[in-house]
Amino acid sequence: MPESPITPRAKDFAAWYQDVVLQGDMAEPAEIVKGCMVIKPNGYAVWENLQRELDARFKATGHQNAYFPLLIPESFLKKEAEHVEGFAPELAVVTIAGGKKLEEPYVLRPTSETIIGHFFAKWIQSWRDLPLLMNQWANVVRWELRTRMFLRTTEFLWQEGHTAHATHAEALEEVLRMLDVYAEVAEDLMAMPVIKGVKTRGEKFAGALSSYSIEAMMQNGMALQAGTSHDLGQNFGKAFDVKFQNKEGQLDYVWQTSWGVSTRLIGGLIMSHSDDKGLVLPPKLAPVKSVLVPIYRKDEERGPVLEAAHRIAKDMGSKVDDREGQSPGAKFFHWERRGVPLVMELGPRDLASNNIVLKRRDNGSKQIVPQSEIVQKVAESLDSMQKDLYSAAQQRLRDNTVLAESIDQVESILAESNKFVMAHLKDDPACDARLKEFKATVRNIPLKDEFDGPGKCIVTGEPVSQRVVVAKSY
RNA sequence: CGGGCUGUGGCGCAGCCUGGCUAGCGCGCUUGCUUGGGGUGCAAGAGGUCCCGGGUUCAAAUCCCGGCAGCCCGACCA
Repeated sequence: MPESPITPRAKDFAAWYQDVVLQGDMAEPAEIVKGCMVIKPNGYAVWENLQRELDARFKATGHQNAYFPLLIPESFLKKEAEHVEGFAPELAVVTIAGGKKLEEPYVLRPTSETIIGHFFAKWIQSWRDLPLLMNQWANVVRWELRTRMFLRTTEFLWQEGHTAHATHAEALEEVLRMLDVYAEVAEDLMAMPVIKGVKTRGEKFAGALSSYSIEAMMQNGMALQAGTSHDLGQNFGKAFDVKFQNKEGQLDYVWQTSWGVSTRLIGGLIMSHSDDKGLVLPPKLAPVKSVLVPIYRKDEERGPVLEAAHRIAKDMGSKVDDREGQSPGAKFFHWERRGVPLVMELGPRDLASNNIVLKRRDNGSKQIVPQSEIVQKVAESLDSMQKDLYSAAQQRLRDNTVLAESIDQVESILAESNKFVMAHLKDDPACDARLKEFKATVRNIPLKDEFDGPGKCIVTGEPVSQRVVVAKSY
């Protein structure tokens, strides 16, 4: 029997993941080697689904995919002062190649603003070349001091959009459009509610005018930054000399944006829904949506059961687990651990009554359905499970969001348990630093203020327009 | 880089303090029979530089010295 499970709330993700999700076989979506992640087929299948859904939305909003080099000349990084300063500590640098010390080292891309800026400068001359809307699916390398499965690994897969526009207004529109795409994918597909907002000046992307993020709450109440969208202003345009001639015939620097989500989303997905029995995957992203387990005792039952199982499964594209030598119980646990949303059981009893048993992964409910209705019932169940997962997550977010009126109150709330604490706070690095004293951060300043509007900053006492999200984060 | 801990079949661990039988257990794996509506049971089997180097000793997984690696907690961060 599986040993005493722990809950995601009780321990941190890594420990829970280790004890519950990893069971020493292919149920595990990934493993770590020297801070880098190996994504196994089970995990990668989820990534592929996310990739497909995101990519379709990027295309629908006019973006094209392209690919830029992994190795970036070190000098490129240095062109934007704030950017290099922000990334310098986490760069991996290639200094020797072909057995010789290089004249100029290469940097393994931590992100591609610089090399893309370099090419944008070559490709953009006229306002007719704008907007230039690009996306890249790639791996990036950031030498983090501490790694966590899926959430922070030395190398990770992501998607980075890079666009250039003629005006700031247009660029900002793009920044918010892509933030909406991320929020929609997170909420509708991942069943993971998020808060859209602006990062504080202290937390924004190095080299950006401002950064926007979607923040999700994990089952232990900690925050996870699930996606970012940056208004780069003309910073990179100026650093890389990306100029265009506008309709008035004058030269101007382009306004750029960049935005990205990574394999961290898989971590967020796991931490949002999974339980002590293993993974729980939302139907819309589950690589295998339903499995039919045939049950038979005697040889003469085997044939008819399997035949019926395959016939029924075929109608709805289900998988039949017809592995020999495995008991049905073992099969149930097998699929449960892998997060398959629906498992059906079909045995001699059901054959006689023309029924089939349908079980949901998230709440464990089991119902007996006439075979004639199973196709429809499966579709309905997948649909309601998707909705239920979302509302459960949303309820959790609501239940764990609280107001605070002083810095001491924020501290005492967070000392007690992980919450999203809504407080009035000035966008000032000094205020960020004050929160850091008890390991909290401003997650973002919500775009939609669902609270009481203006108030006084709990650190400086100055008037501010709205509350911000304060939380401990991964 | 600071603090704590751990290195023993594929995975998880016991043994170490107090040196001594053939290095053990659980899971997993292989083969056969059995079983099958929530992890069937039985039997046989494969699989080990006990992290590395040195020292003490008649004898080292165990004690001593020195390395190395990994994990956790902090600082950095998607």
